[in-house]
Amino acid sequence: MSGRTVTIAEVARHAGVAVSTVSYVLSGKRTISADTRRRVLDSINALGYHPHAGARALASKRANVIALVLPLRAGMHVPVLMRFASAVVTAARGYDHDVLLLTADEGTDGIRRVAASALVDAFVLMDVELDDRRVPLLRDLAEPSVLIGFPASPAGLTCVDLDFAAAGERCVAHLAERGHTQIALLGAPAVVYERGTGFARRTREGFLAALTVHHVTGVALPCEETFDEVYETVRTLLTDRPGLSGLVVHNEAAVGHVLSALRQLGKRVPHDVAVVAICPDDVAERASPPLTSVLIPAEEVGREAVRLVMDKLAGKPAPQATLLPPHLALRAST
Amino acid sequence: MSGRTVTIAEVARHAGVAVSTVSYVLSGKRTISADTRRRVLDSINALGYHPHAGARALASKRANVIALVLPLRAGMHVPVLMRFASAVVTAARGYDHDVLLLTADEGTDGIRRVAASALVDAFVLMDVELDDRRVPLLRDLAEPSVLIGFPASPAGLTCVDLDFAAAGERCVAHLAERGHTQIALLGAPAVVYERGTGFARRTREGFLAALTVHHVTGVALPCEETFDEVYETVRTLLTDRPGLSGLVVHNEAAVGHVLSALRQLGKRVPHDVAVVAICPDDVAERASPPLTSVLIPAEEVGREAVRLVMDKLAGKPAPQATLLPPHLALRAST
DNA sequence: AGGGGGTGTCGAAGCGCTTCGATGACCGGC
DNA sequence: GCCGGTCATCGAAGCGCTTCGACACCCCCT
Repeated sequence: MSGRTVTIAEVARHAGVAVSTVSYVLSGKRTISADTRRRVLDSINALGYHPHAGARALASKRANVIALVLPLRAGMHVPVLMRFASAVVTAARGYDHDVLLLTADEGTDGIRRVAASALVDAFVLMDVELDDRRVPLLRDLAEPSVLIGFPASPAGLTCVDLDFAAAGERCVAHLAERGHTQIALLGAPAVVYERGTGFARRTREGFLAALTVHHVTGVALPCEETFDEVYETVRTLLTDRPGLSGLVVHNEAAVGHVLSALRQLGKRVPHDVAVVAICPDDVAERASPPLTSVLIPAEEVGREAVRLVMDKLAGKPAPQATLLPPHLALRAST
Repeated sequence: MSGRTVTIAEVARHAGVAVSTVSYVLSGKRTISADTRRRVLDSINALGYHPHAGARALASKRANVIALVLPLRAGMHVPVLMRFASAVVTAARGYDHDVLLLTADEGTDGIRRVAASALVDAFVLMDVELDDRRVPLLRDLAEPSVLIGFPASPAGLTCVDLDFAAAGERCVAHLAERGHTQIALLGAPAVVYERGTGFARRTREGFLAALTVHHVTGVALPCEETFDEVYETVRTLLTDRPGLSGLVVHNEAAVGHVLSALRQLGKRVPHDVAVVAICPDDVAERASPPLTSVLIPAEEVGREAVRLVMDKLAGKPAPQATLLPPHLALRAST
């Protein structure tokens, strides 16, 4: 265990073949007789051989590593990030790749650095802003990349995300079906809209566009994340619009506060006010009552991003936009 | 930009020196005249040279990459994880290292694999359990490692963590100072204690041990994470112990529910019940009222873990245990 | 004038792997 | 029985870097 590192030459000697033969057994790039392959694989197991990643990268010009660039900026919802990251790592392992973690605060330099030093073969970036400084760089980098989220001009890029516009629309449709005619969207904090974060805006647009289609009236408001502010927003909303009976909440951190506020204002869910959330499943399930929700399919998005980046590495063309359809999970709140 | 990769040989030619001279300029392992150094650095900038990571790893037997092994198991403290991860990446960059992300579900195999393939030089593991299967492996791996959290037998390892026992003690002391004589600890879900997760138990032990020291009575209860269960726990607690006026909450996901429950039971914070939380700062600040809390110093722990692992890589001895002292932040809830 | 000890630089030998061209061995067809 | 064609394997040339020993050169001491 943990003795000095075993090299391909030792495997070759042990199996009585040439070094190149071992290499071809491993890569499958040339035909090898069943008998030789067997012997080589046995030797590999017997010696506990693992190819040296650096040597392999040097000779093959492939590091078998992809970079995952995380935002790590306040305001982005953290548990979701974690699930993305986890999904990306798991998916990458399925393609025999590892994941190098970069934080966005190294900015374009970090990306340039790891690309130039051949540390990674490709990039997956999360939480791209509408006007992101890294986008031009990615566009003319030799290494392929996939973005989770959409910048303002996605031409020449590959982007994946939940279809937030459809999610907003889906929530409206659901409330309309249930007979609600006055509804509201409580979204991200104002600062998030100002920053131009795509998903917040797109949900709002989907929500607003759906109102006329489904013949309901409604407003979209930003929503801060402290209880007092949420309470005030909800109270004002209910006072100003006595007929309001449906709420869409697209703010994970505020979901709990919204429910507390309603409880405190004497409104029963779903009897007086129906609530549908756009948030991860566990948050919706843990709420009381459990919330009907459009889940953010973190695992699915991560997996899809890796699939796309691997396609690009293999030289296959990749679509510019991949929007994953929303799924509405019915629970007790509507 | 993004043209073919520049090699050290091109830099050497451009600067009119030998390849080895460029290498020594970069590593500083031999003295180079100020004049030559200047010319070489100029050439490096002019050509935009970045050393090839694989080649460097192959020749120097150092990948300049450390592995970060994240739990990514449901039920864990997710936002804190993210901050750890971020801190580890940032700290590692300060030592000119990058971070490879591994998930715990690859288990010992993943660790063995990246170690044997020389992809990484060292390991930082998070959320180690009391009886962790990876501990024996780490113990006789040639690559150094640092654990965040403590296993049952940390002999021969290097561990860092917040001093949770002291944190529990600190909360009791604070409530005692404020004149409370009957208090309770609401901790992690029961399953976390059963799994033997160290930090949950250590907090409880610190809490219980401090009770007699500070002449207060108290109980420690596990605490689930749905609103209804939290509500029920809090209600029962207040009914059974009418004199109870102080609460310590060591469960990030339940903090919001506890406050909602108190509000609903007509208890004012801090007037009727004082609450102190052990949780990340942002959670405590966002609560309403903002909570007096012992923060979980994710950044500090991450930074310390990297410092220790770098020391070990440099051959310096590292202490077996590093416990970071808790800091209590006073806010409106006590 | 000659020797000794620093400095600063160079050349070459690997590090462990992939890949390309070459080489045998073996087959069937005439 | 010889030829062309597969099939399986080998040997050697790199990939881009670090590191070690060698070697000028200069300066100071005798």
